[in-house]
Amino acid sequence: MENNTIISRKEQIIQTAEKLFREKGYEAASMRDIAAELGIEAASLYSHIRSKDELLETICFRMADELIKAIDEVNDLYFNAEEKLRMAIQNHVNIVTGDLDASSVFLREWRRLPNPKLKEFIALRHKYEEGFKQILQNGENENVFEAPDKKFAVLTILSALNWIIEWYNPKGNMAPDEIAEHLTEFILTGLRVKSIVNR
Amino acid sequence: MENNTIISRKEQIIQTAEKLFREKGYEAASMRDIAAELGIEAASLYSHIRSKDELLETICFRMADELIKAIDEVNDLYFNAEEKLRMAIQNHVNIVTGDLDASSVFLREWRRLPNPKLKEFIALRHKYEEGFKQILQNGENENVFEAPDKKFAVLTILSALNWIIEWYNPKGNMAPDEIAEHLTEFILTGLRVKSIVNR
DNA sequence: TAATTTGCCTAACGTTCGTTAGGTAATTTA
DNA sequence: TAAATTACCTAACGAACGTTAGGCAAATTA
Repeated sequence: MENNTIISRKEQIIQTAEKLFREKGYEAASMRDIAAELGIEAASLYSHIRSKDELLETICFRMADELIKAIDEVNDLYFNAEEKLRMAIQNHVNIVTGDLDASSVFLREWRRLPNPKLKEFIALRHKYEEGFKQILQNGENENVFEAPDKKFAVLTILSALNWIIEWYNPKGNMAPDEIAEHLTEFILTGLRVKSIVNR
Repeated sequence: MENNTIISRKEQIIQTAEKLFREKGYEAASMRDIAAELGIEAASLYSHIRSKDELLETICFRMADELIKAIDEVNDLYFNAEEKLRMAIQNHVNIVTGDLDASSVFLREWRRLPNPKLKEFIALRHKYEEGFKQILQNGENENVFEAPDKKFAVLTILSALNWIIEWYNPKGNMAPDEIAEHLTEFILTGLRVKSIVNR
């Protein structure tokens, strides 16, 4: 069940960076650490990449692009708002659990991006949030969702989705699909007992 | 409307550290940065504190203690589970919005604590989570809450509460009380339109 | 008023950092 | 097979880091 795809040295470096940036944080993980993990000298990394910043950039923007592509697809493919939300959550959970290292860097370390890339990154995040906002608006139009403050609702939903990296264990007893389902259920109906008509 | 309390130099240093650790991150904010903010030399800081680590420790454990004290109080004072949850959320939001710098360090930078303090810190966090778990259990016993996986529910709730630091603006148009109310409502009932009996 | 403490200073320490320069084998291309 | 490229190396750079040593004037205490 191995991934036998041959990947370039540059890709190996990026993956190692993902791992170490996640474990130690961007500034605490040194180029020497990354090199050591690959069994080479730090200086040798510069045959493949331009700078440490470039590594962070690549990781953050790659994840952002993947997420945006997913939300755009959902908004294109489905009509029903509830179905859209369900799929958007499913995609997000799959992407995040599918690459915990990259996701953790994307969610925690993006702050260390130097401008102007930082601004560009924040714009992409807003674009992603906008995709969710649109789904909530659809739901309101269809009269299936109630969210007085859409921006607030989106941030709250995303917080729950993003917190996954803090507790998800690939070897644990909760599969990504299950997580997505649980989260969707929670986001749609909340804690209160359902058999009682609310209020 | 100023706070005229005289605070010690050590306290000034801690507050400056909170601000800079939040803005730049723990490793990127140097002792020289902190000193410069106070108009003194880096070496002078060591008349008041032992190390940079000590600063992080103080900030993280102070917040942890405050939160745990609050949840314990809630679990002692109130009987009704829904009321407990409401108050726990209210307290959390008040504490976090009341000191954004310290909260951000507490939530983001705790990872850089050196062992054994790191383990101690994680234990405190679990204790806090346990306080929320108890409320959900109460709610289940009272037959007002439905949460098949309590651990999961607690983490999801806390994620929403903790994400506040990412978007809250003290000068914005949402007061802490309002935020707490919105969050409580969302956590209790979710997105789905309430007038329709579920299912 | 004499003695002590406080809060800062300058100078420097040893270490680590990202990165560059220049070289050298092994591999690939012409 | 000759030329070019690739992927690494050693050595070193300047800068920044946390922290220590030792000193000195002002404030506090005895």
